[in-house]
Amino acid sequence: MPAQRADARRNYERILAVAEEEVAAHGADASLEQIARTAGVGSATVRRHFPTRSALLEAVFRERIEVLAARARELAKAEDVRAALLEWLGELTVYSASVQGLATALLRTGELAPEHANPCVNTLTEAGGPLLRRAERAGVMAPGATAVDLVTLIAGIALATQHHPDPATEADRLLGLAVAGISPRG
Amino acid sequence: MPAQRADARRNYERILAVAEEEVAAHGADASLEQIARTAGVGSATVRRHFPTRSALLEAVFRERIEVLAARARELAKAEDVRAALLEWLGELTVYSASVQGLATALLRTGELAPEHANPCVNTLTEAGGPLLRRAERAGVMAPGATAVDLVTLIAGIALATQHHPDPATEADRLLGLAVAGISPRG
DNA sequence: GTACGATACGGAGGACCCCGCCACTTAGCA
DNA sequence: TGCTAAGTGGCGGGGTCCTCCGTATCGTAC
Repeated sequence: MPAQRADARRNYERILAVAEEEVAAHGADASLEQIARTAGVGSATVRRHFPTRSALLEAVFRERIEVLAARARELAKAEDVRAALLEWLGELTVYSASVQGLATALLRTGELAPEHANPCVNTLTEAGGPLLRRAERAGVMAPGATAVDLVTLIAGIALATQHHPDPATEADRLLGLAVAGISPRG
Repeated sequence: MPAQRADARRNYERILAVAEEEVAAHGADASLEQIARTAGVGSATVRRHFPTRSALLEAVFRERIEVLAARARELAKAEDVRAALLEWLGELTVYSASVQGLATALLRTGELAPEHANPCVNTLTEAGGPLLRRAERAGVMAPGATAVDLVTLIAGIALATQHHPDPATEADRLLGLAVAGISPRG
């Protein structure tokens, strides 16, 4: 007894596939209408499978987020604690800055669902948590910074550099600044 | 021989005044149509005075930007170099985070005019430059960070926190992180 | 005081988008 | 094979942005 009919599932997949291309091309505010058209379904069907734009973005980036989360878990075992932390933050930054719309998706934190926030952010912070705590214990990270803080900061950097000719490089440079500290001595 | 007709100037003022309220209420993507309606002019007139959305935002925030620039010039004379720097960055952050649309305006750097960029950013960076260079010379700021970098970073933080319940506080906290450094020892 | 020309205006219309509704199709069970 | 509910898609309403063009108005020259 499938909770979902076969054709529904098929449409879901089609829409998601098209949405990936469309978002890659036009960023977070790609046209849902256009996605429906390309997928060969009615616009209502898109809305049925993805009630909000955030829901769609979230689904689109799910896999990529998983990759980053897996990377965090892997790096949590690395020998050089600080290097591992920086590596992860760097990858997160480059990813967010180069993939159109990802940063926006990361920040569209449950505006309407105050509770369980954004699953993307959740996945990321849960996976990154241990990595960060380890760094904090080792004294190579500023205390008081949560995973959410870092993800937010990085998403902000990505957003701020998205109109730059070379977003990834620029974002990474700004991250470097924030990592080293703008004015560290205090 | 006025370069501009009196009624045109009047309309300009009206539109700008309405735009200020509208942007304050709805952020950077306030409806131009709505602004025109409230101002009692045709939508074409709005577009005539402000060819692009960026142009309108720029005009809306001009005065506030001036205030921040003046503050930078003032702080450049302060005794405690580092405190002055941090004070300015903090004010810039709180401003950007609390005034709807300001951060967006700051980042909408001349997407179509590659040359003279965004006048807002220009004003800000020119005014902030001396302050930063002084800090750099005094060794209380990371070398290699330009004024544009800092403005970009701060605008990014503001964007990232704009959906937070208390944007200004949150933004300031994140700025603190970036100032102290996420992982300063290197 | 009037007539004229440049300047500025605003509404109409096209293209697009999001959204909700509702009659219709179709998959999957009996 | 037939039935039923899940699933679909198109249509209409409301909104936005943007452009074009006939018209009203300002400022001036007479």
